[in-house]
Amino acid sequence: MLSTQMSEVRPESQTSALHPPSAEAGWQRQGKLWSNLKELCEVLRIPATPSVADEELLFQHVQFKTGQRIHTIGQTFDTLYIVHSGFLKTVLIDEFGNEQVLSFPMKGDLFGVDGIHTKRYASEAVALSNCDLILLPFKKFTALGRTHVELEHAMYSVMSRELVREQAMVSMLGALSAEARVARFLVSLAERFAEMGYSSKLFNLRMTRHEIGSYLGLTLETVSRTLSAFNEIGLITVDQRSIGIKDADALKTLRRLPPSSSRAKQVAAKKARQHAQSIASSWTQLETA
Amino acid sequence: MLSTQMSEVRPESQTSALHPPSAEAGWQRQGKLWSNLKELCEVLRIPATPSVADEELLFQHVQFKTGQRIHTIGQTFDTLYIVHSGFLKTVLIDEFGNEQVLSFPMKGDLFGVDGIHTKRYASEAVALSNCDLILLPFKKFTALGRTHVELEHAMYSVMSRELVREQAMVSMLGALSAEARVARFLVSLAERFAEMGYSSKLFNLRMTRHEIGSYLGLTLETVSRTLSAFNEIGLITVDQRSIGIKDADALKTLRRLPPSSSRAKQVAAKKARQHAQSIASSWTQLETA
DNA sequence: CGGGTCTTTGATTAGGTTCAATAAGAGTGG
DNA sequence: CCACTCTTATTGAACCTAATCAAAGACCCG
Repeated sequence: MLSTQMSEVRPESQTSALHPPSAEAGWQRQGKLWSNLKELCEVLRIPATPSVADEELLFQHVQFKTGQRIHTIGQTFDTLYIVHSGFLKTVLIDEFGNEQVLSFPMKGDLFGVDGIHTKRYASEAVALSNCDLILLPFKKFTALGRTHVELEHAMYSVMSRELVREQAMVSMLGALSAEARVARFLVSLAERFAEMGYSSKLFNLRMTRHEIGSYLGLTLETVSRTLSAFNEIGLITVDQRSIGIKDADALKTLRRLPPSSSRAKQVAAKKARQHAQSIASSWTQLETA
Repeated sequence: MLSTQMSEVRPESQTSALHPPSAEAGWQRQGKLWSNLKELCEVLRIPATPSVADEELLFQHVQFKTGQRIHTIGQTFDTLYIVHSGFLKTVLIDEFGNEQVLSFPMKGDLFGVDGIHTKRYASEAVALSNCDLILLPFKKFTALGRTHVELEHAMYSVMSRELVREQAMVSMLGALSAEARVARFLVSLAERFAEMGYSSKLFNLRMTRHEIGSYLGLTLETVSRTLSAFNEIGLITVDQRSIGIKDADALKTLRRLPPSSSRAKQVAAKKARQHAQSIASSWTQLETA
């Protein structure tokens, strides 16, 4: 059985590269320190035009360990972050300390954008696994748009992408049932894993049920129950944080839990009610008899 | 009583306030046709630096009448819109035609940003009243950042602002009760009206209960009931679309409906239940007697 | 091992949805 | 100007989904 905390073959999780996928072993110690513009474009999935072959322009990396905070709410903003590897969460903290998860940035994602407007970060970012981030000072970011005009559009595009993502989120929270939210969450995770070259059929969640629930506007119990229900009807397999996707199509289109497990519950509930009624009615019948 | 459709003293709604429709006809013709950069900055609430006193650079206006669509989902993106006057909604349409309201742009708001990423609008914008919009072709937008470097930051800032707003929305949908959502919606509307120079204490909603509900992730019935409840306990006055704010502070901090009306409901419900039970128990008593 | 965190599952309840009926406007056309 | 229709708003009642409260099991780390 895989370890729960950071399974799969994550580069940072081993020193000797015994395991297949990426040979980026010994991450912690020999983490990449600088990227050039071409690499930056690559990780952001931006088409790199010829002129970006600018070997002079370098971007610093920085490593964070699981649990470390990258930035806090209210902290002075001056740099954007791009995830090179690892998993994070961004959260809002309400007046009385409750976390509201906003996103789970992973490879290729940009975060920190919410700091531009007020010059202070509006959210907090925390590493859910060991992470390798590329620092992109905002000054450098804007300068980039000016000096490499083909990139300017890309800058705006990346920000627009974030906005569209938030819109989709709002739409989901506003309109979908708990089951549909969890289903879509799994699907989108699977897609992200696929993009990153991992299996989209079998992966480990990096976040707790509580964090998922917060992200989806649900309680951790509802998340847990929903996963169990999906498991029962064969859409997925669940074992703690290890998730196996069995029927991606069904998950994609699911709006409310079809039959089966939910039906069973309903039936059970109905039976219970009928049972109670039958007792009552037996009385009334006795009474009226 | 105020007219429902576009109350308050809206500049465009009067040439001669005789006939509502023909007055609009007047409005159409005398709408402002061009703004310079300084005016643009003003409406966007961006500090206008000296160098923007560029009288050559002009931005076209365009008028839309109530109900008209500004852009559709999938339509090729090439221009951003800034609201000079009027009220709109932006919506997402799901696989089976249900609208999900994303925002209610009004004076000073920028929309269309979601089109940058894919080169197609991700949402649809509809005029809820007669509107005067400033067209901001995306090319011009980016050029602006290059030629007026002090403005570049403003460009990013405005986009960041949109993102922060969406985040707040997600947070609200994920964490707050129906009452709290409606309360905050009213407060934020009031603040917007104040910014625009209207009364923040008495205003008319430009959107239907259905649209509000969609925006807040609630049904129209819940919105209506909640407004009625706020009215009952004296937080607001409601008459159709006319809203009077009586206790803004209470609305701001409200998390769940305190006592009073909700208590009354609970009591009523409890009574009903007890009534039913008393019938049942009378039977059982008869039975057991 | 033992304490702490995370997860699962059950029982109950509350908040919101759904269904339904009524009322109030706004717009249309005779 | 009034009847007619269509949309929007209000309100009630029943139902249902997801939250809450609670308890036990799994796993993790020192």
